[in-house]
Amino acid sequence: MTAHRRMTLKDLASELGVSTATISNAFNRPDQLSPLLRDRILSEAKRLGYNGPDAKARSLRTGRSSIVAVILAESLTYSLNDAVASEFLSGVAEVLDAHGHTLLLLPGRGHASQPPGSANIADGFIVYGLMPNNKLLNELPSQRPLVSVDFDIEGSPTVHIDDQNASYHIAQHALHTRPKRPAVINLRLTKEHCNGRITAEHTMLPNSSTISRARLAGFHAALSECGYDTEQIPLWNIEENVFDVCSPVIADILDAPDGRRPDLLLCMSDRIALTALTLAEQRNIKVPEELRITGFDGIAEGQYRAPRLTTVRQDSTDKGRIAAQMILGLRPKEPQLLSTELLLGETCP
Amino acid sequence: MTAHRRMTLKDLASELGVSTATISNAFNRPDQLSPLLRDRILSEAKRLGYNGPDAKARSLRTGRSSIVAVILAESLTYSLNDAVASEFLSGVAEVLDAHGHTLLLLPGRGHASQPPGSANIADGFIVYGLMPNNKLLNELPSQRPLVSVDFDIEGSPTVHIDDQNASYHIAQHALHTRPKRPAVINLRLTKEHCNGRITAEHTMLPNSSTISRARLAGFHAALSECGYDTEQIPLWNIEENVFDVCSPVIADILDAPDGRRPDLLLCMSDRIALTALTLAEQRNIKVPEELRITGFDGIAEGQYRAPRLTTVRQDSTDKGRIAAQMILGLRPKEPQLLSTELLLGETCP
DNA sequence: CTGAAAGCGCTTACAG
DNA sequence: CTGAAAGCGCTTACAG
Repeated sequence: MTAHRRMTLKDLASELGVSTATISNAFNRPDQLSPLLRDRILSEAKRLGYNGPDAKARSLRTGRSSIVAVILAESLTYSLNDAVASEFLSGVAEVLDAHGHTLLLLPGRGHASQPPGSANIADGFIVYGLMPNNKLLNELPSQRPLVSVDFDIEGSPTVHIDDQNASYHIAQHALHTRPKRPAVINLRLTKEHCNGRITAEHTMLPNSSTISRARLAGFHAALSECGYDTEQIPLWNIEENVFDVCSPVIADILDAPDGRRPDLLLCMSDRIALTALTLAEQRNIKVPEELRITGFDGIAEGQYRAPRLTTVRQDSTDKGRIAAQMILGLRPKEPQLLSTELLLGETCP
Repeated sequence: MTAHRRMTLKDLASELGVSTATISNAFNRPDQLSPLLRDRILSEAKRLGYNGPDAKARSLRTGRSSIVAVILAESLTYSLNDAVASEFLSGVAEVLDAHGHTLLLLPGRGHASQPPGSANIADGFIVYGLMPNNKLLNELPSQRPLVSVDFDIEGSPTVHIDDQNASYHIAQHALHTRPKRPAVINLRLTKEHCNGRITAEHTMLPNSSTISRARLAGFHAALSECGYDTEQIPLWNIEENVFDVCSPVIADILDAPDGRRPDLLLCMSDRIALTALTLAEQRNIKVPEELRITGFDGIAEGQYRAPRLTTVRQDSTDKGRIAAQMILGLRPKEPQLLSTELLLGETCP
């Protein structure tokens, strides 16, 4: 046994004078050999520093890796710092963990020019909120199970919430006080990069495929129903759901001259809403008296503060659990539509 | 070509009438064949649905997988929802991503009885804040690079902050107003499960190995220096760094009879401090007039609210970056001690 | 209950 | 620039 090379199953077999099949069985199929022999093999393995069959070889041989990949819409850096994506991942992780699988994280829009070749090691793929027609999707192994979340991939099961309906209901609630100047702050709604007011110059992303379009449709439905002319409602766009990106856009909105500042902000995420709230507090704008704010998501940060955010709670953790269960075959691969809950906080009572 | 089987490199080779080596070279070593032939191979591959060499086989052959595993102290579910761990992971991800590697997440204390066999597929391991002597560590392939973060593994490089020094400084700051009844809320300091006041019955975790001990030592040093008898300072313990676990412990502390309630809480994490702040607000306890609160970590949630948390900022993202760089060999494997910054917010001016 | 043998899909010296 | 061949470390029918 050279000190340099890692010990293999074969080494161990010849060391113990048994066949490689027996060693393999000792690790993988306890019923295929006597307990006595198995114990001897396992203890000798430990003594000699053999840590069990190599995962690379095993996965080549069996075709399975016990790894499930999640492909995230954004960079890993963004996703890991976003409460909603993190919750989703934690739901996925919970199920994988309980079933002996591990989680491989793949960025949807990475620095790398091409998807890492290591991606196709996974037994299955969960695609989270990716823009449709993403190049990456074409490169996924077509034989492997695939579940999409928050958007549709043809031929794959999907986990969704009813974004339009949920948005409709929170807008309807917010409009019951008849605000004079409602406004909508969207999350990545335009095809062009736009961090600010949306104008006639901009084209919107395709209707069917994005949660932003669905949420806006819900807002518009409620606005129309309450007698507002949706054409007149100003729309802003935020490119990335983080404080530093939201902040200048919202500062612009709040710094509008008196009497032109919106008195209701329908925000497409809690992050946007919380940024609005923070900036309003800095300006001594009274919430909700002078400015009502609604969010979307129901993240903890919005509920454990005063005033509490009025928002729609979606159970991202459960979304993750369901997607993972589908991938592992623990649940039929049928489209799922999760329910949401209106949370009435103090920012828009 | 049967429709059932995934196409292999060999299939493609015979389809095109070239050797397997040439196909492999077309994907991996462009300089080994003519551009013309390479283009033909790549376009035929796309046409026939061959997505490039199989990762399992490639990793077996080369011994590398382009996967780096992070082993987390807690369950994946906890870690993904914790701001500090998420930031750390995002730093790791940023570097891996930029260098064509992907991130495999492994739970330190999972539901599964044993570490998933898939773990040893990784090219290297980053171990984050694990308790020492964890069984898992012994099962890691000893040949692979290993970096530990926030604790020491013999023989491996480490990334650290100077917890004791940072704690000393924030406590020193907090004590300048001479509080009458300072108290410390620790994070997982006792060997026994303890969610509440620490008494003589409890044994503390070994000194050298945990950041909690180091932080407490810093607090004690400052307290002694300011003339407090550290024996008299009450200690509480929190088992898990989440609102729902902190909340009852802190409610107990705040509901102490008048004149016995602490007027300074030195908290070992921002999560604990923010929970204390929320509960104090609910009880109309004035912060900082009646109660001063300090945190540790410097998470965004504590800085984007009013009042801002007084805390120590550590750059978890950078910790992650450095650990990843070491694993990838982009940086010498020397122990790193990152600096911290005292953030003076309004909770303890 | 145990062993000999095939083969998972690649990459890589090496010879031409 | 191209091809034939070995072998990475396993698992699994299959025969005994």
